[in-house]
Amino acid sequence: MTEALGLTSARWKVIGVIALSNSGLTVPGIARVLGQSRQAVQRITDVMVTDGLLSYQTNPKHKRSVLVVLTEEGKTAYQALRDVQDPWAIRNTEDIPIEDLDAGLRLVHRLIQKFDK
Amino acid sequence: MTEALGLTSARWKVIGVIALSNSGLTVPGIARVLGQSRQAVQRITDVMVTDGLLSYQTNPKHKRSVLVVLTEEGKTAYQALRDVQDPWAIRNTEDIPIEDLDAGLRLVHRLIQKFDK
DNA sequence: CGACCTATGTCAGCATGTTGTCATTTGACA
DNA sequence: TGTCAAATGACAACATGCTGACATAGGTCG
Repeated sequence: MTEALGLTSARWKVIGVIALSNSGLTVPGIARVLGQSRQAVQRITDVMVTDGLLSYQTNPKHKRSVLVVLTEEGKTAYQALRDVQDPWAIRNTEDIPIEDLDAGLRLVHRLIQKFDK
Repeated sequence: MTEALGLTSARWKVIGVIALSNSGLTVPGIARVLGQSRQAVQRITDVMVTDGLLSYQTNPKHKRSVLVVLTEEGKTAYQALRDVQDPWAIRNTEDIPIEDLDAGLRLVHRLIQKFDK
Protein backbone atom coordinates (compact mmCIF):
# COMPACT_ATOMS: atom_id res chain seq x y z
CA MET A 1 0.00 0.00 0.00
CA THR A 2 2.84 2.38 0.83
CA GLU A 3 4.96 1.23 -2.07
CA ALA A 4 2.88 2.97 -4.70
CA LEU A 5 3.42 6.23 -2.85
CA GLY A 6 7.19 5.87 -2.61
CA LEU A 7 6.95 5.29 1.11
CA THR A 8 7.73 2.37 3.38
CA SER A 9 5.89 1.22 6.46
CA ALA A 10 8.54 2.70 8.75
CA ARG A 11 8.19 6.13 7.14
CA TRP A 12 4.45 5.83 7.22
CA LYS A 13 4.53 5.31 10.96
CA VAL A 14 6.72 8.37 11.48
CA ILE A 15 4.59 10.57 9.23
CA GLY A 16 1.46 9.41 11.00
CA VAL A 17 2.76 10.30 14.43
CA ILE A 18 3.93 13.73 13.33
CA ALA A 19 0.71 14.45 11.44
CA LEU A 20 -1.29 13.82 14.59
CA SER A 21 0.86 16.17 16.64
CA ASN A 22 0.28 19.88 16.54
CA SER A 23 3.62 21.60 16.76
CA GLY A 24 6.15 18.92 15.94
CA LEU A 25 7.86 16.31 18.05
CA THR A 26 11.44 15.57 18.93
CA VAL A 27 13.01 12.37 17.66
CA PRO A 28 12.98 10.71 21.10
CA GLY A 29 9.38 11.86 21.44
CA ILE A 30 8.38 10.06 18.25
CA ALA A 31 10.23 6.99 19.48
CA ARG A 32 8.29 7.02 22.73
CA VAL A 33 4.97 7.21 20.90
CA LEU A 34 5.96 4.35 18.60
CA GLY A 35 7.52 2.31 21.37
CA GLN A 36 10.79 2.11 19.49
CA SER A 37 14.37 3.14 20.16
CA ARG A 38 15.29 6.74 19.46
CA GLN A 39 18.21 5.58 17.32
CA ALA A 40 15.93 3.73 14.92
CA VAL A 41 13.67 6.76 14.56
CA GLN A 42 16.64 9.07 14.14
CA ARG A 43 17.89 7.08 11.19
CA ILE A 44 14.50 7.16 9.50
CA THR A 45 13.94 10.87 10.02
CA ASP A 46 17.42 11.73 8.75
CA VAL A 47 16.66 10.00 5.47
CA MET A 48 13.20 11.52 5.28
CA VAL A 49 14.65 15.01 5.74
CA THR A 50 17.06 14.28 2.91
CA ASP A 51 14.13 13.13 0.82
CA GLY A 52 12.19 16.29 1.59
CA LEU A 53 9.33 14.71 3.53
CA LEU A 54 10.36 16.16 6.88
CA SER A 55 12.36 19.11 8.11
CA TYR A 56 14.10 19.85 11.38
CA GLN A 57 13.00 23.00 13.16
CA THR A 58 14.68 24.86 15.99
CA ASN A 59 13.28 23.75 19.32
CA PRO A 60 12.78 26.72 21.66
CA LYS A 61 12.76 24.36 24.59
CA HIS A 62 15.95 22.52 23.81
CA LYS A 63 19.22 23.57 22.19
CA ARG A 64 20.14 20.22 20.71
CA SER A 65 16.88 18.32 20.37
CA VAL A 66 15.23 19.79 17.28
CA LEU A 67 11.58 19.43 16.36
CA VAL A 68 10.56 17.25 13.44
CA VAL A 69 7.83 18.71 11.24
CA LEU A 70 6.20 17.73 7.98
CA THR A 71 7.15 19.64 4.85
CA GLU A 72 4.48 20.40 2.27
CA GLU A 73 5.63 17.27 0.45
CA GLY A 74 5.27 15.34 3.67
CA LYS A 75 1.74 16.61 4.21
CA THR A 76 0.83 15.68 0.66
CA ALA A 77 2.21 12.18 1.19
CA TYR A 78 0.23 11.83 4.40
CA GLN A 79 -2.98 12.82 2.68
CA ALA A 80 -2.29 10.48 -0.23
CA LEU A 81 -1.74 7.74 2.30
CA ARG A 82 -5.02 8.39 4.01
CA ASP A 83 -6.81 8.39 0.68
CA VAL A 84 -5.59 4.85 0.12
CA GLN A 85 -5.71 3.46 3.62
CA ASP A 86 -9.07 4.68 4.81
CA PRO A 87 -11.06 3.01 2.03
CA TRP A 88 -8.96 -0.13 2.51
CA ALA A 89 -9.78 -0.23 6.20
CA ILE A 90 -13.47 0.30 5.52
CA ARG A 91 -13.47 -2.30 2.76
CA ASN A 92 -11.99 -4.92 5.06
CA THR A 93 -14.23 -4.32 8.03
CA GLU A 94 -17.58 -3.07 6.79
CA ASP A 95 -19.19 -6.51 6.88
CA ILE A 96 -18.06 -7.23 10.44
CA PRO A 97 -20.38 -6.20 13.29
CA ILE A 98 -19.03 -3.18 15.12
CA GLU A 99 -19.52 -5.03 18.40
CA ASP A 100 -17.15 -7.75 17.26
CA LEU A 101 -14.48 -5.28 16.22
CA ASP A 102 -14.89 -3.40 19.45
CA ALA A 103 -14.65 -6.56 21.54
CA GLY A 104 -11.54 -7.61 19.66
CA LEU A 105 -9.90 -4.25 20.19
CA ARG A 106 -10.68 -4.36 23.90
CA LEU A 107 -9.23 -7.85 24.15
CA VAL A 108 -6.01 -6.77 22.46
CA HIS A 109 -5.69 -3.76 24.73
CA ARG A 110 -6.26 -5.96 27.73
CA LEU A 111 -3.57 -8.41 26.65
CA ILE A 112 -1.09 -5.64 25.88
CA GLN A 113 -1.63 -4.21 29.31
CA LYS A 114 -0.90 -7.58 30.86
CA PHE A 115 2.24 -8.08 28.80
CA ASP A 116 3.57 -4.67 29.81
CA LYS A 117 3.46 -5.56 33.47
CA MET B 1 11.57 -14.87 27.57
CA THR B 2 13.88 -16.43 25.00
CA GLU B 3 16.89 -14.46 26.16
CA ALA B 4 17.34 -16.45 29.35
CA LEU B 5 17.55 -19.62 27.26
CA GLY B 6 20.16 -18.26 24.88
CA LEU B 7 17.63 -18.14 22.08
CA THR B 8 16.08 -15.34 20.05
CA SER B 9 12.54 -15.02 18.77
CA ALA B 10 13.60 -15.95 15.25
CA ARG B 11 15.22 -19.18 16.43
CA TRP B 12 12.24 -19.89 18.60
CA LYS B 13 9.95 -19.75 15.60
CA VAL B 14 12.14 -22.14 13.64
CA ILE B 15 12.47 -24.60 16.50
CA GLY B 16 8.72 -24.52 17.07
CA VAL B 17 7.92 -25.35 13.46
CA ILE B 18 10.39 -28.22 13.34
CA ALA B 19 9.26 -29.61 16.70
CA LEU B 20 5.70 -29.85 15.41
CA SER B 21 6.76 -31.71 12.28
CA ASN B 22 7.40 -35.40 12.38
CA SER B 23 10.26 -36.15 10.08
CA GLY B 24 11.94 -32.84 9.46
CA LEU B 25 11.26 -30.07 7.00
CA THR B 26 13.25 -28.46 4.24
CA VAL B 27 14.32 -24.85 4.60
CA PRO B 28 11.81 -23.60 2.03
CA GLY B 29 9.20 -25.71 3.78
CA ILE B 30 9.84 -23.96 7.08
CA ALA B 31 9.69 -20.64 5.28
CA ARG B 32 6.30 -21.49 3.83
CA VAL B 33 4.92 -22.40 7.23
CA LEU B 34 6.25 -19.19 8.74
CA GLY B 35 5.24 -17.07 5.79
CA GLN B 36 8.78 -15.83 5.36
CA SER B 37 11.38 -15.89 2.61
CA ARG B 38 13.45 -19.04 2.31
CA GLN B 39 16.61 -16.93 2.38
CA ALA B 40 15.79 -15.55 5.83
CA VAL B 41 15.14 -19.02 7.20
CA GLN B 42 18.28 -20.39 5.57
CA ARG B 43 20.43 -17.84 7.35
CA ILE B 44 18.87 -18.67 10.73
CA THR B 45 19.15 -22.44 10.30
CA ASP B 46 22.78 -22.20 9.19
CA VAL B 47 23.66 -20.43 12.42
CA MET B 48 21.58 -22.82 14.49
CA VAL B 49 23.36 -25.80 12.94
CA THR B 50 26.67 -24.19 13.83
CA ASP B 51 25.38 -23.67 17.34
CA GLY B 52 24.31 -27.30 17.61
CA LEU B 53 20.56 -26.75 17.90
CA LEU B 54 19.75 -28.19 14.48
CA SER B 55 21.32 -30.58 12.04
CA TYR B 56 20.92 -31.15 8.33
CA GLN B 57 19.87 -34.60 7.27
CA THR B 58 19.95 -36.23 3.85
CA ASN B 59 16.62 -35.86 2.13
CA PRO B 60 15.64 -39.06 0.30
CA LYS B 61 13.25 -37.07 -1.85
CA HIS B 62 15.65 -34.39 -2.95
CA LYS B 63 19.38 -34.37 -3.63
CA ARG B 64 20.05 -30.77 -2.74
CA SER B 65 17.26 -29.79 -0.36
CA VAL B 66 18.25 -31.35 2.96
CA LEU B 67 15.93 -31.90 5.89
CA VAL B 68 16.29 -29.81 9.02
CA VAL B 69 15.93 -31.73 12.27
CA LEU B 70 16.36 -30.93 15.94
CA THR B 71 19.46 -32.20 17.70
CA GLU B 72 19.18 -33.40 21.30
CA GLU B 73 20.29 -29.93 22.34
CA GLY B 74 17.57 -28.49 20.13
CA LYS B 75 14.92 -30.70 21.70
CA THR B 76 16.09 -29.70 25.16
CA ALA B 77 15.87 -26.03 24.20
CA TYR B 78 12.38 -26.54 22.85
CA GLN B 79 11.23 -28.18 26.05
CA ALA B 80 12.86 -25.48 28.17
CA LEU B 81 11.02 -22.96 26.04
CA ARG B 82 7.69 -24.64 26.58
CA ASP B 83 8.32 -24.79 30.31
CA VAL B 84 8.60 -21.03 30.33
CA GLN B 85 6.06 -20.06 27.72
CA ASP B 86 3.15 -22.26 28.65
CA PRO B 87 2.82 -20.93 32.21
CA TRP B 88 3.28 -17.42 30.85
CA ALA B 89 0.43 -17.90 28.38
CA ILE B 90 -1.81 -19.35 31.06
CA ARG B 91 -0.90 -16.62 33.51
CA ASN B 92 -1.86 -13.93 31.02
CA THR B 93 -5.15 -15.40 29.89
CA GLU B 94 -6.60 -17.41 32.75
CA ASP B 95 -8.84 -14.59 33.95
CA ILE B 96 -10.28 -13.91 30.49
CA PRO B 97 -13.42 -15.83 29.48
CA ILE B 98 -12.63 -18.51 26.93
CA GLU B 99 -15.46 -17.20 24.76
CA ASP B 100 -13.75 -13.83 24.53
CA LEU B 101 -10.42 -15.35 23.56
CA ASP B 102 -12.09 -17.55 21.02
CA ALA B 103 -14.04 -14.68 19.51
CA GLY B 104 -10.87 -12.62 19.28
CA LEU B 105 -9.01 -15.43 17.57
CA ARG B 106 -11.81 -15.89 15.08
CA LEU B 107 -11.82 -12.17 14.33
CA VAL B 108 -8.08 -12.15 13.69
CA HIS B 109 -8.35 -15.14 11.39
CA ARG B 110 -11.17 -13.47 9.56
CA LEU B 111 -9.17 -10.28 9.06
CA ILE B 112 -6.06 -12.16 7.95
CA GLN B 113 -8.10 -14.01 5.38
CA LYS B 114 -9.39 -10.72 4.04
CA PHE B 115 -5.94 -9.20 3.89
CA ASP B 116 -4.59 -12.17 1.98
CA LYS B 117 -7.09 -11.70 -0.81
C1' DC C 1 13.78 -38.21 -24.78
C1' DG C 2 14.13 -33.23 -24.79
C1' DA C 3 12.10 -28.75 -23.59
C1' DC C 4 10.46 -25.99 -20.20
C1' DC C 5 8.64 -24.41 -15.87
C1' DT C 6 9.21 -24.65 -10.96
C1' DA C 7 11.84 -25.30 -6.75
C1' DT C 8 16.06 -24.77 -4.44
C1' DG C 9 20.76 -23.10 -2.98
C1' DT C 10 23.54 -19.16 -2.81
C1' DC C 11 25.17 -14.56 -2.82
C1' DA C 12 24.34 -9.62 -2.56
C1' DG C 13 22.24 -5.32 -1.29
C1' DC C 14 19.11 -3.02 1.42
C1' DA C 15 15.49 -1.66 5.24
C1' DT C 16 14.27 -1.91 9.87
C1' DG C 17 14.99 -2.66 14.38
C1' DT C 18 17.85 -3.63 18.83
C1' DT C 19 21.52 -2.84 22.32
C1' DG C 20 25.73 -0.69 23.99
C1' DT C 21 28.77 3.24 24.56
C1' DC C 22 30.26 7.89 25.22
C1' DA C 23 29.98 12.91 25.18
C1' DT C 24 26.98 16.75 25.92
C1' DT C 25 22.86 19.22 27.34
C1' DT C 26 18.93 19.81 30.61
C1' DG C 27 16.85 20.22 34.69
C1' DA C 28 16.19 19.36 39.54
C1' DC C 29 17.93 19.67 44.10
C1' DA C 30 21.04 20.39 48.06
C1' DT D 1 25.36 28.24 42.67
C1' DG D 2 27.36 23.64 42.15
C1' DT D 3 26.34 18.81 41.53
C1' DC D 4 24.38 15.00 39.56
C1' DA D 5 20.96 12.11 37.30
C1' DA D 6 18.27 11.91 33.15
C1' DA D 7 17.76 12.99 28.30
C1' DT D 8 19.77 13.52 23.92
C1' DG D 9 22.93 13.04 19.81
C1' DA D 10 26.05 10.19 17.55
C1' DC D 11 28.37 6.09 16.28
C1' DA D 12 28.95 1.07 16.08
C1' DA D 13 27.81 -3.78 16.05
C1' DC D 14 24.45 -6.93 15.40
C1' DA D 15 19.79 -9.60 14.36
C1' DT D 16 16.03 -10.10 11.39
C1' DG D 17 13.68 -9.60 7.44
C1' DC D 18 12.99 -8.47 2.24
C1' DT D 19 13.94 -8.56 -2.85
C1' DG D 20 16.73 -9.55 -6.89
C1' DA D 21 19.69 -12.40 -9.51
C1' DC D 22 21.82 -16.53 -11.14
C1' DA D 23 22.92 -21.47 -11.39
C1' DT D 24 21.30 -26.08 -10.67
C1' DA D 25 17.99 -29.89 -9.62
C1' DG D 26 13.20 -31.85 -10.21
C1' DG D 27 9.19 -32.84 -12.54
C1' DT D 28 5.83 -32.46 -16.38
C1' DC D 29 4.46 -32.69 -20.98
C1' DG D 30 4.95 -32.65 -25.99
